[in-house]
Amino acid sequence: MKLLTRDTDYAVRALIFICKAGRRREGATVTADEIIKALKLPKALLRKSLQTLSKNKILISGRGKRGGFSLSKHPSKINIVDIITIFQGPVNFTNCLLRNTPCPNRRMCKVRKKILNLSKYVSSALEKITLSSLS
Amino acid sequence: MKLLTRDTDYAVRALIFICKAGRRREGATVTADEIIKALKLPKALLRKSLQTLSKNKILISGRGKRGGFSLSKHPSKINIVDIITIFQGPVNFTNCLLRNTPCPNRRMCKVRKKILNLSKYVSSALEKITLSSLS
DNA sequence: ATTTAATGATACTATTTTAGTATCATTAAA
DNA sequence: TTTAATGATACTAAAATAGTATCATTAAAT
Repeated sequence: MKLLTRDTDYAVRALIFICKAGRRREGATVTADEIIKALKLPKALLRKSLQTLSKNKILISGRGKRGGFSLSKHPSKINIVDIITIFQGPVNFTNCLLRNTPCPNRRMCKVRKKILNLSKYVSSALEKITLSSLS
Repeated sequence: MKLLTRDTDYAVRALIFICKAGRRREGATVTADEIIKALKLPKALLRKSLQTLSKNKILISGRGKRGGFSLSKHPSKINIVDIITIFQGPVNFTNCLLRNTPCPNRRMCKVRKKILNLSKYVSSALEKITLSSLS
């Protein structure tokens, strides 16, 4: 059972790398090539993930020579749910037992509720895992 | 984010149906065709799910005329994790942040632990959702 | 100005997983 | 012997995931 798809996974790793670089040198920017080289990830795919992250304001990007990426906010403000949500949609286990048909009975709805609560729990647990705690 | 795939979902619905039939009439068996008709699920696929369930001793099957399926144990002893595990493998979120490379540092392992605990939590929460509570 | 080194946008292919179908063998009651 | 059921298995289709390639745009350095 997969919690993270590849692009999410790559994004998280890249973020950790960028975070560390920022810690070593204030205001540092990191290029896609540097990340690819360091983490040995597939180039085109990682570039896409980075673009997605900057579209979603997790990263700030600079274009042109001397361009690159840096975190848009403090690593303690960036958590895993946000990243998962960007790449895979919201962490939400519902509409599973009740796919095609409307809820067949009242008891079923109890389960729906249980599963909804469960995904809320998972979501908030993942929310507590921030970039700070990862790097 | 999907918790159940189709075959799991169909299996759970079928189990609920069989459970209810058993409650109406002691020792009742239910045929695949009855389930398909009642729940309007794709025939060949549901048959496959039922076969999987009986291979895994969740259902008892009888062949030949008057054959069909019935629960192998009390509905309070059949829970969702078991069904998920049969169709989708164990509920386990790990080996996600650490796909290709070995764990890059100690901090990372903390997260691995967090995620492992999280999936244990999910697993045991799903274990509490039994067929009794569903039907 | 031009070159160079970066990201942005986007379209495409390949692979894997999930979903679904079809067919024939086997069994057991009527 | 027929009929109505499941068992086994091989196959196709669709969707999601993973990965590639290309060209446009930008901005610093020369």
